[in-house]
Amino acid sequence: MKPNSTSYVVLGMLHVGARSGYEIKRLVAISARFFWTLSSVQIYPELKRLQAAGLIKGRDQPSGGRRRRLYSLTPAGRRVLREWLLDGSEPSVEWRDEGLLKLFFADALEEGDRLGPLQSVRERSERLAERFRAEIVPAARAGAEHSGHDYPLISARFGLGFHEWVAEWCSTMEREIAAGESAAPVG
Amino acid sequence: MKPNSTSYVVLGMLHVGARSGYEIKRLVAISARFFWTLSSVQIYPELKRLQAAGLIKGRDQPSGGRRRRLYSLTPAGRRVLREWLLDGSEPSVEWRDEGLLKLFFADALEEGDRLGPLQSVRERSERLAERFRAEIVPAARAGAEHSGHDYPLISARFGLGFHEWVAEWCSTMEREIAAGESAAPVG
DNA sequence: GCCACCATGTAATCGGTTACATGATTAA
DNA sequence: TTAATCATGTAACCGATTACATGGTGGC
Repeated sequence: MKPNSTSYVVLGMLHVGARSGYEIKRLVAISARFFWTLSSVQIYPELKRLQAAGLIKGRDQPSGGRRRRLYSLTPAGRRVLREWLLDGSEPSVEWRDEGLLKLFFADALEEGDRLGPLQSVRERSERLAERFRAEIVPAARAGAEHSGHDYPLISARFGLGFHEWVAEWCSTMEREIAAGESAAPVG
Repeated sequence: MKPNSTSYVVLGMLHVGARSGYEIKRLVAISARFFWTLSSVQIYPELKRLQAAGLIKGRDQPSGGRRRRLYSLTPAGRRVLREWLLDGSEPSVEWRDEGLLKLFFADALEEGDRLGPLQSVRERSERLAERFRAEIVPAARAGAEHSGHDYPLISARFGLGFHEWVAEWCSTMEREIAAGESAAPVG
């Protein structure tokens, strides 16, 4: 079995405290969604593959009449996770952002509309920064306190800082453009 | 024909000055790669679909014995591009970043290795910021001067600023963690 | 003569999403 | 009793990548 990124997300989330497929899905959705996504359709088969490869072990543990299967890392799984974390290979990035795409093409608009894409990128980041402040960072801080894991919180702070930076950058650029611009760009 | 994101990238790149599939591929690769990717396998069939829908028109124009097909936007294509740029719908974002994923899971490493993911995120952004400074921003500036389009340059400045911000943020965080941390996070 | 670049494609595969199915538990 | 949440899945599809094919041009 050749692990892919999905495998590592699942191993990592089990390390961070998730136990079932459902909890993995939930954790990804609330804490890693801004730099990774995963749907349940990927998670459950992946759990089976990882178990077959001996990287995790699962046991059925229904809660009430509700079926449930809890997994935990094996020593081999923990080793594979660490090796991946340390491997020197260039980490993959895929960033597909329709907002930035619209910004790139904004020249196609008439003068009065041209600031629209920039504003909508700013507004989106303002909304997201607010969500980080209100939900994601506090949740990560609570998690850090009760689990001793620092890096999910650090990632959440990264997300907050990133969106604050974007909103700020867009504001500055809106002012610069409104100020008559088209003259001297960049520094 | 129902246009998707790929359609708009193609329309937009034709607006920005690309004429052939090859030039679209090249433009995306050099100037939009940090927030969008596209391979030739997607481009050529898309050009045919857009032509069938009347949004672009193409003519064969071989250069020497080398076959080539040049496209340009029709009025309908220009209109569809503008409508998309103005539509109020939430722009899609997909950010999948193995570097940030490793940062998120860094607690799984032993103490001595734990800063690795953070450093590698910083180093990657340092390298990319350098590429923006040396190649991408200057190319965008040259393009802006000769075409009158401002927003590809603005996007490039966004990319530069973003990677500078990431590198700076990581440095700060590395210092904070090295300084004994684990105490009081965030502000 | 070889390599880099221009230029367009086919075939096979894969990773991921959408839509849907099923059924139990808990709180309003 | 209804909705939200817990919990796990199947089937169909689609967008995108990988690998490869083909062939011309221009510079070293």
